[in-house]
Amino acid sequence: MVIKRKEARRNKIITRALEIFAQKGFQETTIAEISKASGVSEATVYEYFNSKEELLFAIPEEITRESVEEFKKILPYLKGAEHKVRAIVLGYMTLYQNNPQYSALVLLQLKSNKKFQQTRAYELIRDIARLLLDCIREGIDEGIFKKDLDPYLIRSMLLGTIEHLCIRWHLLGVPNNIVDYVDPIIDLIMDGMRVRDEDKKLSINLYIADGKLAASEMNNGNGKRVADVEPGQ
Amino acid sequence: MVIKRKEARRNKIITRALEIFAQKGFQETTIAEISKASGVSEATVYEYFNSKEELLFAIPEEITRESVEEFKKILPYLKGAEHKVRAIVLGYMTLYQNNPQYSALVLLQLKSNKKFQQTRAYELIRDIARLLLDCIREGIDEGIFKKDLDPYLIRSMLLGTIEHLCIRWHLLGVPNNIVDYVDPIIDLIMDGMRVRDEDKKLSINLYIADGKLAASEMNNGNGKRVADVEPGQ
Amino acid sequence: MVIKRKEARRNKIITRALEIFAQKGFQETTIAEISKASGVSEATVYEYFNSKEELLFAIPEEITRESVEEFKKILPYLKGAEHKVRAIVLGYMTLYQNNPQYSALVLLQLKSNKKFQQTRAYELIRDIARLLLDCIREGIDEGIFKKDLDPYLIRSMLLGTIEHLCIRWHLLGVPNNIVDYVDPIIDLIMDGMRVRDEDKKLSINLYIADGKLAASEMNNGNGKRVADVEPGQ
Amino acid sequence: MVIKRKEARRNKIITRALEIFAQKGFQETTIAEISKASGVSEATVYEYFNSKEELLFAIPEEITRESVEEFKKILPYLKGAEHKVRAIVLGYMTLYQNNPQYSALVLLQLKSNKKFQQTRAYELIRDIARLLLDCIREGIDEGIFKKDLDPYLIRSMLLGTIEHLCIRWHLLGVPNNIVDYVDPIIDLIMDGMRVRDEDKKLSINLYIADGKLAASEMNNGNGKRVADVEPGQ
DNA sequence: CATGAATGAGATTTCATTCAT
DNA sequence: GATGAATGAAATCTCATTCAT
Repeated sequence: MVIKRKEARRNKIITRALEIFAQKGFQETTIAEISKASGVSEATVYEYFNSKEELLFAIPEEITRESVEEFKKILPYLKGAEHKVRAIVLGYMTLYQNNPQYSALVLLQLKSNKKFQQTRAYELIRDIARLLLDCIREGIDEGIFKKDLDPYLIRSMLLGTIEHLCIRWHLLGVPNNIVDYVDPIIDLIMDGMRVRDEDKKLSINLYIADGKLAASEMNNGNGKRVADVEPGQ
Repeated sequence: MVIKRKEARRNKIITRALEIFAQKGFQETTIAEISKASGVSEATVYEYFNSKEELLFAIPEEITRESVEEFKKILPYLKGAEHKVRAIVLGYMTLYQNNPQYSALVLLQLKSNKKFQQTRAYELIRDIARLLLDCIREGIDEGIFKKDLDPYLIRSMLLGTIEHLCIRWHLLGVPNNIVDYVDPIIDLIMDGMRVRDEDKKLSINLYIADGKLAASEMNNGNGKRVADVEPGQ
Repeated sequence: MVIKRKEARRNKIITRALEIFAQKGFQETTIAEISKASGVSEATVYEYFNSKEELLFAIPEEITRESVEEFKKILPYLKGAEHKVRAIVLGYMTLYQNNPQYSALVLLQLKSNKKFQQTRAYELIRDIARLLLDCIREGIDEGIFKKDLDPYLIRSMLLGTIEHLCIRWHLLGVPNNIVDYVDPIIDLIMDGMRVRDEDKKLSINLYIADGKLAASEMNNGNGKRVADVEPGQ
Repeated sequence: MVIKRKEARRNKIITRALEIFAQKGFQETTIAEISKASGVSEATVYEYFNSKEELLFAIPEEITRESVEEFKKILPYLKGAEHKVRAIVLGYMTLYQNNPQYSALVLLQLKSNKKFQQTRAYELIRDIARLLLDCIREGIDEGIFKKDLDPYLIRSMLLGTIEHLCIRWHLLGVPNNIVDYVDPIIDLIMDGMRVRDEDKKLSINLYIADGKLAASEMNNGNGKRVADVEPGQ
């Protein structure tokens, strides 16, 4: 019961701190402000966290941990690297979109902080990134993804895209629904942007001409003989 | 002459400030430090810049402006959206890699600063992003890129990837040469990661069998008749 | 039994507090530190002592009291002011040397604290000083020490010397055995304090008596022939 | 001129700080108090001194330095170790008595502070102590003081006595004139230290010469008539 | 122009101490 | 009787910024 009260208080402080840090930034936020918003004294904040920075770093822990756990629960149910990658991307974006203060804090305040790299919360975030990397590798090993891909690059592309979109959303307000981009991202990463030949309206007619088997390509409306077909060996 | 001296002083301050801000971050850097490194008094720093933040925002201007100008000079010489996109990506990454302090400052200190959005330097960075967007649109219009692509998304993917790689480089030290990634990024964005059918070792034999034109797929060593070929219409 | 437990706890706190205060000084020591070292809660420390300062003042009481009692037991067995003075000096220095934390606390933390003057522990220390003063006076009254000595000054010389040596020991590490100095101190001071023969009101009359040159000492009013004088060689 | 202003300000701060530290002690004194008393802002105090402790340690420097210089000027004019020792003791006590705040600070706040040992001011104080030690040694070497004296002990006795008296004066109010004790101290210590006549190889011969009773002192091997002896009354 | 000097304005942090359980 | 938890109350120290010279 008493433990619950401490826990509740800690959570309250973390919640309020998240709100304020996300809105005003770390430096512009004072402990006085957080303590007042949390209904405790400044000294009490320091009972729970040894420093303002420790408080900052403690904030993303719980949400991130839950997210990692969820990922780990879900992944086994998914078959195929492609589905798994998509699931992680979807999960990531959902996490960011559903917890805007969390994502603002992580992307705008924490990611660029060197000390954050030595944090448990960062370790958890790295766990997710590692899961994603594993899925990419799995796809390569399974022959689903191209053999010569650099899995780190793929991961950077996925995470970079997600983060870029999310930061734009926070700073510019657009797009307002980043989760909508999951499929476009996945599709594009999987298939590329370039229009391919087979995507063109293409048909080949095979016919006997000049006593030979010939193929003509019908494109842009006008057919022309493109090849004589020799029997294969 | 006197103007030159002022200009030189201003540049000195900007140069030193870039070095120190990039290394220690904005908050951890003091005007005293910058003034000492620049060989001027603190008050003199305030002669040139009205506030510490104004100084911060003034730093990336010149480099960014030069970069934009270069892009604008080069692009007309390039034919084809694909080449142009590649050129901008390459230029971006080269800019970041060749000016590590600049990129550390922009990516770690400035991008997450809301006030930075109202800055001339930001406007210049946005110019580059706009060039990239235009090229992507051009490719779509030209039929080189898929019609249903969201050009903003493509741009976010490209920029997000570049920035993610660059931030990893600054914070983790790897990869140590991000420009190497230009072609892998472009190739992947253009073509996708998934292994396609046509990439498989596939050959089709056309032959006359049973008095009909038939096609057999040679795959994995064993041929089997897969279709009878009817004359097209 | 319960009383014993309380007593034991109190002693534990005092012991630990002595150690820490002596090592780090009063201001640098926190109640949290003492309570942890004592295995009790901070609040419990306040059950036994009303304030940090009260705890500080309580520490030297017991040791000092025991020391006073010992002095009082021993002194009656000693005959002669000189022996008594020496005994007290020896006792003092032994007390300080055998209880280094105690002496560090008393000499470095307490002696310069004005409030300490109103303390029972100080009262006890003053008791010892008074014993020493009494012995000095006794010596003067007995005619062992010079009549015109200021007994306070003598005491200050003895105590000042002891404390100076002890403080040097604590701060500089030398001398490492202050008790060795008891006799040098006593000898030197006594040589200065002690009534010498030539200082006594002494006059020698030389005269011819019985046909011999004789000398008579006039002392205490009554002359008596003390020697016949032979021509020297 | 500007230098003078800075110097004056520094002195003002030091003077006020001395007053307040001496009266209330280091811990009980706040920078706010000192700055107000000095007529400057708190920040200005920190312009001159990097920390409260640095200010504390800076206070005794000047007075002590002047005192050392004075000692060094005076000593050469004095002949004989005894006079020199007396001069230093007198100088010491005069310094302490004429600068009560200084002596209160040094004796009650600084002497027991370990960090003070690494201070320039402490170095100066040590200089004086060294001068005293040198004089004592000189006396021993000259045969004025006993050969087997430990000069360090003598010095500790002198300094310990002075300090004890001075501390008593500060804490108890008595004696109110410590300089009065210079001669008693010197006399007493000297009586203990001094090589005495009876310690010298001395014999007095009484004999009849010229029809009178005469005394000759045999010293250093050569006798000479020193007095005619008249019959006493 | 340049700057030495001064400071306003807080912010973080620390602890001794209290009190309800 | 013991303590976990909370906090009141400062105090030190830091800097961006200003201004007179």
